[in-house]
Amino acid sequence: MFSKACEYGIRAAVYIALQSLDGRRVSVNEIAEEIDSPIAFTAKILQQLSRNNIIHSVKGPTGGFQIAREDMDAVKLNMIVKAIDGDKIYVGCGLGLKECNAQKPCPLHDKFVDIRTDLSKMLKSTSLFELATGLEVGLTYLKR
Amino acid sequence: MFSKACEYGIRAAVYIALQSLDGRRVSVNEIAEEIDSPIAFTAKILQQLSRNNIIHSVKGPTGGFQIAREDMDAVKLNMIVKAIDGDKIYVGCGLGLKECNAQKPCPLHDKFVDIRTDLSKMLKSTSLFELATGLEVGLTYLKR
DNA sequence: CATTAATCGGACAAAAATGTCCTTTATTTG
DNA sequence: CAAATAAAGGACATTTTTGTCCGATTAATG
Ligand code: FES
Ligand code: FES
Repeated sequence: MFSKACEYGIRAAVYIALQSLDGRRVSVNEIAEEIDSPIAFTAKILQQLSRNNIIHSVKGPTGGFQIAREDMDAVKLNMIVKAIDGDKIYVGCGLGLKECNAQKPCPLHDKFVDIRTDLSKMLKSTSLFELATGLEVGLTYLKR
Repeated sequence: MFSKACEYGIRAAVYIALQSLDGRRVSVNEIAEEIDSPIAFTAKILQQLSRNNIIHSVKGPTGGFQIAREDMDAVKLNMIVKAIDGDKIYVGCGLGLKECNAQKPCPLHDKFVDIRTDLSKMLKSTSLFELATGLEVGLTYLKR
């Protein structure tokens, strides 16, 4: 569904949001530890998110990553997915034709578009804040 | 969503079904031509489908691939996906945790499971015959 | 101002997915 | 039986994704 990079990216963003709720700024090392991901690879992904203004980074001692409270509401999952995986899950054909096209649809088009539309709606409507709150009360987990 | 191999596998199976409706047995070369896929790679995928009894292969002159009319109803998409991509789309966690687990869910679990369940139902209920008939009447396409 | 701690960015490495080539095996046909 | 045809299967090549390493840059602190 999502690439590994995107999975790490979402988990990382949720963790940063959670910590930012407590006013804590977090380092790559801490993030990788807490979401159980490869450190250097995670750093690369965080750079992408930072360049796309999805998270905020601060260099130097006491530096790290954080997300402003308002941004946790504004940042929806689809923004993270788009920043990392591009728009292939939104425009791609389920059976691999060049692009999805209702004029010359593949045999699975109608059924595939239904699913994809649901997925897209879900991603567009789910905010980082929403995901972080489940974590906060111990209902959900970012690693096992 | 699906791997390239799986996409080719589904397109190939639909094409074989379509031709089998006319009593024609088709070669790898013809299949690859008609679904616009790499020949040798497609051959590998057809072997997998054949070993999983999803399509039937015949060696030698006049040989090729075919699917019995009954099997076109019996073979659902989920069987092809499972044969090629395994069950990761059925048991995997959307955020990449080891496996999806409602006891210790990731923050996206509930929403992800909804989508995945719809996808799973769709794949389990869609037969090869159904996909082939759309092609037959010129409503859908396997290449562009 | 020197040290230190942190991200940034580029080059590289490893693994997995995708794709190719060639030999073997089975089967039909002359 | 010999020749030709088509799938089967193994080895190899390429590309993409995933992951690592290290020097450069930025900023805080004594
Ligand atoms: S054309 Fe294949 S999903 Fe739309
Ligand atoms: S635990 Fe992540 S999707 Fe179920």
